[in-house]
Amino acid sequence: MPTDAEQAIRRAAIELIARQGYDAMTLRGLAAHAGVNASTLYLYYKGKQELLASLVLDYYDNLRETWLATKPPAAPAASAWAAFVDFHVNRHLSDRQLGLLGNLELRCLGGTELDAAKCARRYYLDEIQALIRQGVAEGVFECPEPKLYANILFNLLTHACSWYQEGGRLSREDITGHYRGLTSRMLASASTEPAER
Amino acid sequence: MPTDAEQAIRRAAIELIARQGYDAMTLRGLAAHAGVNASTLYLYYKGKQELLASLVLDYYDNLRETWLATKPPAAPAASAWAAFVDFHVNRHLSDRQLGLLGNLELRCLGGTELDAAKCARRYYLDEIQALIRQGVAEGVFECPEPKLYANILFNLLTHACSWYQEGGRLSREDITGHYRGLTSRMLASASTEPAER
Amino acid sequence: MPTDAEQAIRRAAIELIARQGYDAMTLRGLAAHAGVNASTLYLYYKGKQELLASLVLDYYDNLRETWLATKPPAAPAASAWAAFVDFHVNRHLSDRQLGLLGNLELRCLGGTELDAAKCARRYYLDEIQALIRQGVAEGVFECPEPKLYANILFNLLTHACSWYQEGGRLSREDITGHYRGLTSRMLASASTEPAER
Amino acid sequence: MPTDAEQAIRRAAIELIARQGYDAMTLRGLAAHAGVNASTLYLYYKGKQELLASLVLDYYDNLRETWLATKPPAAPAASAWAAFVDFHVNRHLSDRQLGLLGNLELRCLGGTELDAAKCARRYYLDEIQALIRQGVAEGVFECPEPKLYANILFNLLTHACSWYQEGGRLSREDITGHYRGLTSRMLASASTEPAER
DNA sequence: TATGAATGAGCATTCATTCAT
DNA sequence: TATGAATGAATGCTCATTCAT
Repeated sequence: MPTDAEQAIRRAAIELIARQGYDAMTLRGLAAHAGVNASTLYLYYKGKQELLASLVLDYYDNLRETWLATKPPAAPAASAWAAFVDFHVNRHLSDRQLGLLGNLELRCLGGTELDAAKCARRYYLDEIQALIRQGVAEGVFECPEPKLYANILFNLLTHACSWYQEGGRLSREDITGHYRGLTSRMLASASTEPAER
Repeated sequence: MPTDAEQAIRRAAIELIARQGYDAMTLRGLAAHAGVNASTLYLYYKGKQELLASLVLDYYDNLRETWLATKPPAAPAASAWAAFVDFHVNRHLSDRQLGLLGNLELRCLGGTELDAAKCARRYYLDEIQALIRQGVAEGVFECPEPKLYANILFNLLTHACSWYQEGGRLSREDITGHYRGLTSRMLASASTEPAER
Repeated sequence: MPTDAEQAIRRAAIELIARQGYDAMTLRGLAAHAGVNASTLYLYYKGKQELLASLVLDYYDNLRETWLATKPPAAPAASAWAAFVDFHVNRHLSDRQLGLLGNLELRCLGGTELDAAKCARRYYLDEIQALIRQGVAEGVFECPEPKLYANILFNLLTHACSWYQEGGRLSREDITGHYRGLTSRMLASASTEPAER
Repeated sequence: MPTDAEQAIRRAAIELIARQGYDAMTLRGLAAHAGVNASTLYLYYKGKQELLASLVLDYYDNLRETWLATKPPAAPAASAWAAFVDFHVNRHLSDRQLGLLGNLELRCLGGTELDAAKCARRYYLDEIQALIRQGVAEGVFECPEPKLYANILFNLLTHACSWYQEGGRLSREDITGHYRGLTSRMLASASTEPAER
């Protein structure tokens, strides 16, 4: 159960990093935004890098854990996929900043922390891959390169973070709907009935 | 016709920015990599920002110009699209670093330079949109949100920069083939004959 | 009678200051070494400076008091001097760290605390001077500048702290013997029988 | 041939380090004292440590080189020793600050730089040892532990840095005279004619 | 066209110290 | 008596930028 100060720091960090990028964020700026003194940051993190590492790791770990808890237990591939798209897109529409941070700032990590983050990312991508393989096994998906497609689809579905604006013309249901259709068509096997539009 | 020094600076900048990000690149490091003195950079650019702005702008401008010169003059939408995917993906596989720079470092720009870059980017996206609209007009594509889809497709096709490794298992033809299939299925109207796999 | 905590703090401080110097010692490091919380230090000392002042003062005060208690009551100068050398050297071989602290860190003090420490030091040097003057009065020492020589001899005899290593080739008796001979020859009047070697 | 700025930096550093100690000297303070900007220091030294290392090394290297150039070529031990005392003491009276720095701040070095400094120091001590051994060989000195005595004598003769004040009661000739007598008596063999007073 | 010396502003980080508990 | 959270001031150091040559 993190303290108030730590929560404030994490939220402020996510916001500032998403807005300006990790390198451009200064710890003084972060502290000011979080309403604490700059040296207070060091009570919670060993340094700037560790803060980023912690945020990135949390992003991927929570993503996977929440999906595992959300995923329908024994659904056919097509509806499992639809559930996944809904989950992933909604989550990223709800916290665009964290999505941007988790995907754009990976390269700012190094050493062990980078390895850990890449590992957590891979675990999540493996879940996507599993959905694809399930669909192939069921004959409803066609996919010659499941690992590559998992990567591509993750990128595609995460992209919403980059352009979505709350209160825009499209509702969140509209958007998840588009992504559901888009990706289902991309995966659908030739013999399948055309997916919903 | 840029001088040798300027060419060296631009190539070195693209490489370093793609590798570490604009903020993490130091001008001293850039100068060393380019084999010139740090002060020499100021003979060609007013500052670090202007250098980035110039590179980003070049990226989008050249992309558009080259596409306009490449695009088949009066092709049906489906084959025009295939030509576009081949063009865009191949170009980005040939210079992944520039692709990364042009897409990830936009946020480091500000003011007029950001506007100019966004404008150049928009012009290119408009070309994509035009291809989509042509397909819709011809009845071979189905697309409720051409502007949004242009953005999504651009992101999808540019993503190759992030994972492609020269000499990997997949040839460049394999890769463009996958992207052609993927995006064609995304766009294909329900009544269309299934696209190639 | 100082508490356990205070004793632990003082011993840890002597060790760390001797090893790294007063300026390089951090209060956090000291607290960790003493097994207490950093804030606890402030229960015993007003600040870092006061801790040092207290240690330095103790060093000189104890030195003088112990010497006064040790010094043979009515001995001829030559044997009084030998007793002093034995006392001073042995004491510094027994606690090299305190000797280093008391002599090297004087300059880190300031104001009243510096004055007090210099005063305590002077009192001890006066004892040395008294021994020299006694020898001169007895005709066994020759010394044109007793105050200066007292200073020089103090430095000479304290120097053992800098190089002595427990368990080395020379025993503590060897070392005090060398210093006894050394200094006796330095002080001996020309007419005196050659001192022991 | 060092630039003006570098000379100013070195002199200012010697003064400040001698006065306050290496750890207590701030680079901002040093820069101000040298009349340059703080970042200018980094044009000449990689960091604070390297500056100290350079000064300490210079101290020992110059000491040895100058002594080798000064030392009378084929003198009997007694007069060679007198020449050495004159050289060493005079040099340290001329630049007390450098002497303090070179002897008190060794412990602030670490790693390779510490090793190099200790090595340079040893070379100088070896010269002292050689003088002692020469005297022993000639029968005019008596010294059971030449290496230890070299160390003790170095410390004794360097100590002048700590107390000498220009314009004091004692002239520099007085002082070197005292040290010459003191150390000669320390070394003189029992059979030798009493040294000058 | 090119550079080396110099700098001012700013960075991440550390530290002695305080205070409510 | 003892502590953990918090801070303000300062530190070593880096960087984009300037300018005389």
